[in-house]
Amino acid sequence: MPRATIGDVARVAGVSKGTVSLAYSGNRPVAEETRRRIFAAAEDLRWTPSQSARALATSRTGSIGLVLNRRPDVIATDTFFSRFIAGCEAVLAEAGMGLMLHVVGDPDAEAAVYERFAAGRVDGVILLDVEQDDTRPELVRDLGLSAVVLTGEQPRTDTSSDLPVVWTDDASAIHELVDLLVHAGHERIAHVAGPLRYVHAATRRRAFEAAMSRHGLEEARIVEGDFTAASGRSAAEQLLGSAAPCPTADGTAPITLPDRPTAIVFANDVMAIAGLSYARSIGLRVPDDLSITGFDDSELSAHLSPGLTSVSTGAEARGEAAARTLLAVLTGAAPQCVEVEGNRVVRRGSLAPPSTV
Amino acid sequence: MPRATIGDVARVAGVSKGTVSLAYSGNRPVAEETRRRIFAAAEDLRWTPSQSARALATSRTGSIGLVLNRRPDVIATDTFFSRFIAGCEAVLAEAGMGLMLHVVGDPDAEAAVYERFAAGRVDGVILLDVEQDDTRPELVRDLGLSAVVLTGEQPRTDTSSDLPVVWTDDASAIHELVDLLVHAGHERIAHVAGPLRYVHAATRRRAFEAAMSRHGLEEARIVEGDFTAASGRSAAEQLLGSAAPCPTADGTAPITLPDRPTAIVFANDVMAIAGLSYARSIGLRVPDDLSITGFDDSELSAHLSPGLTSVSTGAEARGEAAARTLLAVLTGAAPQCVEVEGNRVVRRGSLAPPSTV
DNA sequence: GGGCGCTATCAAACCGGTTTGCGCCCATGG
DNA sequence: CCATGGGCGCAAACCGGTTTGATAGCGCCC
Repeated sequence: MPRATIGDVARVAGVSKGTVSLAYSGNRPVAEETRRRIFAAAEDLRWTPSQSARALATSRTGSIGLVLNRRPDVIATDTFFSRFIAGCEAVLAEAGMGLMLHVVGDPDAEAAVYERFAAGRVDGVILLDVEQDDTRPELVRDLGLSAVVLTGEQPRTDTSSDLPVVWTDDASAIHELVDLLVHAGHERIAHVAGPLRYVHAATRRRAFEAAMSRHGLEEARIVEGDFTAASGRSAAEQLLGSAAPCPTADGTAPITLPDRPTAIVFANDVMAIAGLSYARSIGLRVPDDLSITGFDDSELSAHLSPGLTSVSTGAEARGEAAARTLLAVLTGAAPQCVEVEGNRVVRRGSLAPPSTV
Repeated sequence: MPRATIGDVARVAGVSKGTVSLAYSGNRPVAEETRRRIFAAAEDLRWTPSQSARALATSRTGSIGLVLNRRPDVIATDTFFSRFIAGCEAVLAEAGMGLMLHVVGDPDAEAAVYERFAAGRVDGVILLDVEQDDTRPELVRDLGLSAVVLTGEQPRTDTSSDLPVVWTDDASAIHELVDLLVHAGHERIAHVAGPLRYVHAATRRRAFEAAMSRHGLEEARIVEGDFTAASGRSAAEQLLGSAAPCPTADGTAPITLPDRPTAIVFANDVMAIAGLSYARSIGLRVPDDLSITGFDDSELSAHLSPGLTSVSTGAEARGEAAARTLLAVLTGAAPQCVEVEGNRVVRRGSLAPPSTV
């Protein structure tokens, strides 16, 4: 038996289609007695309005779109996305909206997805991983899609794009990490950044350099990673050398190379964990010989030994804020920039004063 | 300027709406010359058919639904989901379909999502994490949704549900792991399972017991975890005791308790990594004093030291297979059960013969 | 009692596609 | 020369809702 339609409900309740619609939307008053009859009929027939029909009539699809343009294994290991999506979902579900997700492999594919989104599939989109000279804001504007952008710094007011922005202050978190390290006595601190084409990665990198020079430490060593464990490990290899001059088989500390960093600030937890593991494998003790920090504060980081010092980014909160902002725009509110105060440094055992050799 | 409609295209091309539609669908032949005019007009107007209108007319929404009923932090750390979704997406995108994702917190919320799915939002759904006496197959059938189920064992033919199933042979992978451990000389092997309400977790647990008894090792110790790092750590605590009787500060091996397991088979990588970390923190050497295996083979596992022995589950392949099967059902094919041969044991340094004390 | 305003409802148009019965036109064959 | 048939395209119905101008019914007041 096919699904009941609004016509069936109207017939059973003895009213017209229009009245049923009004009873549900409340756009015009309906007599209490009539409303009861309609609801009863709808319940009897197990009727729920068809989203397809409603979408056509209202030209609102009732869902928003999200495109993830990263390699699947990065999405899988980086814990940001899942938590961000969960945050979005919590808000969207409350509003009766759906989330349409696409995972793509390259920018062209991503553009194609927005084209399809604009053809009556979603009402708006959330833009993640903004790059330098990103063409997507322009694209979605041309397509008539509402959008909200996620960034890691306060948007400049002179920016050409007038899209609403949800941002966190990533730079401060980096400053805090560097401060912690410097106060603990570190001087040779290295940074393993994310792909620098991402604005947020570049922001953190700049923040790292600024923090270092603020402490009079100019010789900041920076390696660009790509958020994978593999790149975290190879970055560590570059920074630490391929083997300790003197393995710790006998329990003594390895000789400290003059230019070997005593601390590394990684751009995410996965790279940090892989880097930590590598450091140990060449005989370095963490944190005695090398302090390590991550970024994202994945659930795993708290349960390592030593625990990984990281930055809790409030991914859920950012997802919620992004969804909320987008919903507001969809209901006609003016675009706004909202800050999410989600970043919080979590200090754990992986950060300690350097051992004095 | 609002989006062009099929009527605009028809007018510009000098034909009727119907002919435009036919030219695109190919459901009836259209003269070559006419077709060219239509396509040219469509291109001029940058017209793309509205999915909303098409959905109403064809009663096909062009998207499928996926509900994740797990805690956000578990989804975030467990790498299965992202890779599974990426696999789905690859197939769906090719077919011009979308994926509607929902993350929910409890079974009631999940049921509500399926109700909404059935109201013209998706054409079919993929069911993950099947539980004992799961009510979802029945629910989606009642709602008239097409569905495909993902499992970790061959479906019994006497099962009441006639839904198509995409399955992998998880039990064999567990048998292989246990075989590896036994051949390496282990006898006291423990298992940290996933939540046993999940059919796949129960399957693996049974497989573990069967493998042990096949080797004449009856005293299988099993702890139930919940896939989080926290539970992996506390499971390790239960199995290994809270501290090594003799710390390795002087480099000697800790005294082996008579009943301490020499190997632990974890149900996923995150728990394994947390467990490994705990073991080390109480002075046990991995793999010398304790061998450890995981499940899922996350990208991180390959880049630890020692590398984590795990089971590569072919999550992408399973996603692809699930999407493909669902698409087939949607186009009218008979429900089928397909096996995905994705499980492959990846041996790394965390598995070795027990040290003879 | 007639005019007025208000409320509750109806009927019809509309959203933008798909589907199908029908008719036109031209070529072909008897 | 006329009947037949096939290739093309048109017009209209339809999908299941929403929206709105019109109307019926009612009470109220002057």
